[in-house]
Amino acid sequence: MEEQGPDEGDAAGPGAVRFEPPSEAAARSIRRELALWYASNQRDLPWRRTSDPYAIWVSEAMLQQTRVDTVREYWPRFLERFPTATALASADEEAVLEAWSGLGYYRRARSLQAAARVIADRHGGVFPRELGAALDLPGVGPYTAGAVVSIAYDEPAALVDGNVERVFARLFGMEGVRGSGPLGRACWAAATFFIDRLEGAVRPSVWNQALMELGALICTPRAPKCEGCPLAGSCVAKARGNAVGIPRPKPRRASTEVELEVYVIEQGGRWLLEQRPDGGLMGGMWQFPTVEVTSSGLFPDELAPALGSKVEPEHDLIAITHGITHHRIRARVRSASLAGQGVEPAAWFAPAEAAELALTGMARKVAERLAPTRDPLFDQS
DNA sequence: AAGCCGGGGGA
DNA sequence: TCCCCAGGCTT
Repeated sequence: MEEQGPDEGDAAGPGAVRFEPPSEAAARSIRRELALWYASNQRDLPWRRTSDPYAIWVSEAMLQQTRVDTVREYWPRFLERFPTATALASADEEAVLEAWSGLGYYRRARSLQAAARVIADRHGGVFPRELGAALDLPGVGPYTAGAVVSIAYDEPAALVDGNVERVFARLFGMEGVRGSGPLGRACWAAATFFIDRLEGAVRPSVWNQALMELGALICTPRAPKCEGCPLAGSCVAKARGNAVGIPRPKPRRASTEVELEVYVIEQGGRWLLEQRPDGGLMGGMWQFPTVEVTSSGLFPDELAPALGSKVEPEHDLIAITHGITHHRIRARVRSASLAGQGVEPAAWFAPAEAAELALTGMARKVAERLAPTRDPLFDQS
């Protein structure tokens, strides 16, 4: 447990990206204070009211890089539609994507269904209780495997997400960049240390969720509420007065400016929408015909299928800004008419029908601005 | 190890 | 505006 080669992080003292196990007394105090705090401060989240491993797994898949408040709206609808792993396994992919539309990271939805098929075929329709078997499922990595196995089955499986990383980094004064390998490994060591030493009164399910809850409610990234923290007395970062500076923020990536023209082609109250090619960015999702505007002209690129070039623009409707990952998109939305043939893959949809599709985020924004409806899909905010 | 994948909310 | 969110996969 103590083997630390004389390499990089070796500047021992404060500043090392390394987990130094606390004394047994300190660890006991941390366990007790956190569990006590969680018992009376946890949020009433819908997925905490079920013990169904499938339902818990769905919540974890949705929560990957996605806020609790967003998932709150999607999770019950998804489960109503696909109530079991077996039901999800046999559903149309299109229907799964539609239920996911707006959550982003659409590979999660495809992986979820692929994993459901494995579960139906090889695990009797029940999410595996074994960590290794869980890790073999597509879309299930170290975090999600630990989360489902510990939360649904109360197995002593460790777990580190962005919250837990922040909590441990501050608690033990570990330097390192957010999300980096060295800090991640140190936090996994810390998580494993604690999960292996829980006492009977603290179940793995409670411990792991308490860690994440502390990160979400108290040990927040920008303005941690240290005065309300049950672990303040043990926290190295608080003692040093630099909780906010830990962990070090990830160096920010340059974002690319993208300018698009989005064409609204309407006939008989229907919009012409095109489907993005499979495999690429937002593959299989529907959008208004789109072209990218560059210094050398208008042309479809990987952000847009081919239909846009067969369009005759008419007049401007609205302007939309949209951010996806590291793209900063400004879109000029114009009415247009169809100038050519060969519109595959595209089809006409009434606004209410469009609301039933797996639309891109940009397309949802445009549709919402052009034809506000009472449809639930557009009533979310 | 670094890049890629959506979208949104809080500061 | 920028950062980060109950991450995982590919190169």
